[in-house]
Amino acid sequence: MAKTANKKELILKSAYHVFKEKGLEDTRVSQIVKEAGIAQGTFYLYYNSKMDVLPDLAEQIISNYTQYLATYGNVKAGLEANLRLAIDRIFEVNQLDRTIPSIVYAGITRSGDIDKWQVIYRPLYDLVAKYLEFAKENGEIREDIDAIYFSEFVISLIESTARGMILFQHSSAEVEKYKEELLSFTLNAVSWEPAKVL
Amino acid sequence: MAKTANKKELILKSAYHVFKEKGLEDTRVSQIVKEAGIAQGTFYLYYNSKMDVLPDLAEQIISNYTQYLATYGNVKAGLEANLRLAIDRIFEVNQLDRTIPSIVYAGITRSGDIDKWQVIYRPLYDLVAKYLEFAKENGEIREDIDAIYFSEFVISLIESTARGMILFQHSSAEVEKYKEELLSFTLNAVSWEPAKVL
Amino acid sequence: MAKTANKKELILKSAYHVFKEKGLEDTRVSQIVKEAGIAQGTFYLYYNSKMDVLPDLAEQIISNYTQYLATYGNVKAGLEANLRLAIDRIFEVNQLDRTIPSIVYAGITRSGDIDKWQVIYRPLYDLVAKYLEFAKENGEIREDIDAIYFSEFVISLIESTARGMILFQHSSAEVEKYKEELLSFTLNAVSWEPAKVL
Amino acid sequence: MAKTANKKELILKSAYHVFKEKGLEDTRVSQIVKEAGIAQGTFYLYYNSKMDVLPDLAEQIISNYTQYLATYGNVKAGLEANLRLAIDRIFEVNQLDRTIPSIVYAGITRSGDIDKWQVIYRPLYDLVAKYLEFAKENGEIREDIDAIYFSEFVISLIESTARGMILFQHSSAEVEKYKEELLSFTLNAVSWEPAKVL
DNA sequence: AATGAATGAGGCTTCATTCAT
DNA sequence: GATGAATGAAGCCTCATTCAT
Repeated sequence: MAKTANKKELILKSAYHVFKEKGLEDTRVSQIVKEAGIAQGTFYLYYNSKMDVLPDLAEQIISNYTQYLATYGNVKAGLEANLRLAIDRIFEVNQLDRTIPSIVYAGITRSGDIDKWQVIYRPLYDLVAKYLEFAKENGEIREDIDAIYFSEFVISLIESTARGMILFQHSSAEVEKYKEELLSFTLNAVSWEPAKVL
Repeated sequence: MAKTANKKELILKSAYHVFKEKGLEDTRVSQIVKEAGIAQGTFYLYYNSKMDVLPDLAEQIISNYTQYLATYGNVKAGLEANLRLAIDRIFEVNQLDRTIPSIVYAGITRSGDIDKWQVIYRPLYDLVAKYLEFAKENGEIREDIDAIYFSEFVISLIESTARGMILFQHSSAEVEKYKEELLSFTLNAVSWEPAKVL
Repeated sequence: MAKTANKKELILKSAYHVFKEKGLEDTRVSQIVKEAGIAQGTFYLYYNSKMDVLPDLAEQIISNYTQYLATYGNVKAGLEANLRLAIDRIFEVNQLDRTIPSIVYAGITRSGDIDKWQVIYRPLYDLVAKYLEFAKENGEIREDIDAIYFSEFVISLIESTARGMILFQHSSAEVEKYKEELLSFTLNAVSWEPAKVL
Repeated sequence: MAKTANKKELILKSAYHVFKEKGLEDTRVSQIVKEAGIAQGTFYLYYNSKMDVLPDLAEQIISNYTQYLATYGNVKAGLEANLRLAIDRIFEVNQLDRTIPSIVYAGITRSGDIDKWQVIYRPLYDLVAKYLEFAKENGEIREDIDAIYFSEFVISLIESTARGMILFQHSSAEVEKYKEELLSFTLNAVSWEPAKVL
């Protein structure tokens, strides 16, 4: 049992590394097993194809966001602070590994079990929703917003914008500008009155 | 020349159909040429690979949005009306063909020429920016927003939310609810004060 | 010992079932052990390969013929009666399981020990030879036939004809007709004068 | 077209050679194409697997029997002479290539199109039936035999006996003895009175 | 004796790509 | 430009077999 978990762990770690190195298409199962130090056949005990690994990888990435925010965020610090944290983290992770958008995107698309994705994103959505709810109670933002929907919008927007930074190869300065504007856009979407960012 | 254009057109039409049918990964050049009624070799006179077709396909999809809005939208009708139009259209197209997000996404990702994508999305961004600018002048929305950035955010958000509708298989009623909340979120991001939607 | 015999019995039963289900080529050791409810490695304690099971299976099939004839046949009932019994039985068994010819054929072909097959078929040949000898003594058939050879011919002919019934998918009525003609052919091969069948 | 036929011909010739050399199981597609001097992929333009070649090979073998008998046989020479010819030929061919029974057997078994086999064997059956009919008219054999059925029995019996010679590894002398007894058995099955063979 | 996770050789098969017509 | 039979590199994936427990 312990050994089994170990093998799967090895595959995931290696697969992530190779995907990052080679990209989704140019990754070979043979490379994954080589780096994992296991036999070719062993791979197929756990996954049916290289693409089959993506959902598990995406799960790690998304839950990592949640864990990060749960660790370094603080609901009492106010919405803006926590949004900054989320934006910084998601942008940072995406900058460090350009294949992350593809992994997450393809991972979601391929997962046969739709509910699985709800489960994966749920904690992250819920965390952001909690920020929103607290801010509502606190009078920081409007009371009439629906935290359930808005939390999804916020995450989606951060992720797609971060992805765009890579696709369109923006410079560091531009990236910072985007982050500010993104924060501004998001805060204003929920504020009582025009939010002053910066 | 006329014949050449015809062949390329046949390839695009067929490729789109096969991608829709089989998905990106399981589409074969042999299937594309078979449906197009042309020879295997002919394909390579126009494209280097099946993935090479994606940028052209994505261009059609995105510019179709622009054309639609240019045709049925009206800057003077106000931001809300035009946003509704954009949301409805993008949601509708995505509902009709579930592979559209993948085509656009993969198209962007694989395009060697990043600038090309700027070119493709530029008209759409500019159109939305124009709506924003007009609304600013009109006093409908705040004057301090940056239309350049916000137009990207708006399009990104609509596209990613529309994609989520498919991935997470929401019901028709849920989809409508999402559209309303999305409109609310977006309008509030730019409004002087809490926007009353619905 | 009892347990060992039990395992081997499980393998044989399961192998027969899977062969019947999947055919010789598409049968996997993994399927056999799965149905037998034993471990993968256990299989190799008794057989070296899936094909190695065939001789044992074929032995069961052929000796089953012998046992059946020994049980329900009666040398004193005359050659014709016993031939009818043999034909009916072999046809019946082949109709019930279409893979029997292949199991027996492949079993013979692959068996490293040729003599083993002589041993397997010997009792059946001898039984038929006994019928022939008795019929000779009885004056039912010619005295100059060689029971050793003719018994082989009779069995071969019944088996190959029964197999043909499956391969060429004859109807029930046709099968009955073949059985009559086969009996006629065989009886005439040994009779003093034209045998009247039916 | 001519080239296509040529490739298929090359595959058949090479496949036959490799099957003869290595046996059915140990034959590799890679060996077939190597000997045929064609590319690996070319094989799959004509057949889906090595086993897929068997029906075509079996067809050649069976029709070769027919052609041989049509060429060297003579209906007027009497049944016995022609039966000797058939027995000699079939035994000879089987002795020269021990995989022939397997090729024919597996070929029949695998052919999806049952009618195809009727077509393949039909000319051979018809030829033997013609011998029988002529012998009937000639008074050489009984009038009441059904040539349609008996011709099948005769061919089946010769083939299965010839196959047994290989399987049970009989000596040359034994083979000759079998041939005589087989002729005797067959002739008696159709004669007016006990046939004197030898 | 029994287990079953792990192995890894190597044949299978695809399918983008070519090029003579 | 158009064709499509032929190519063959190379990655997939199976599955018999092992062996530490």
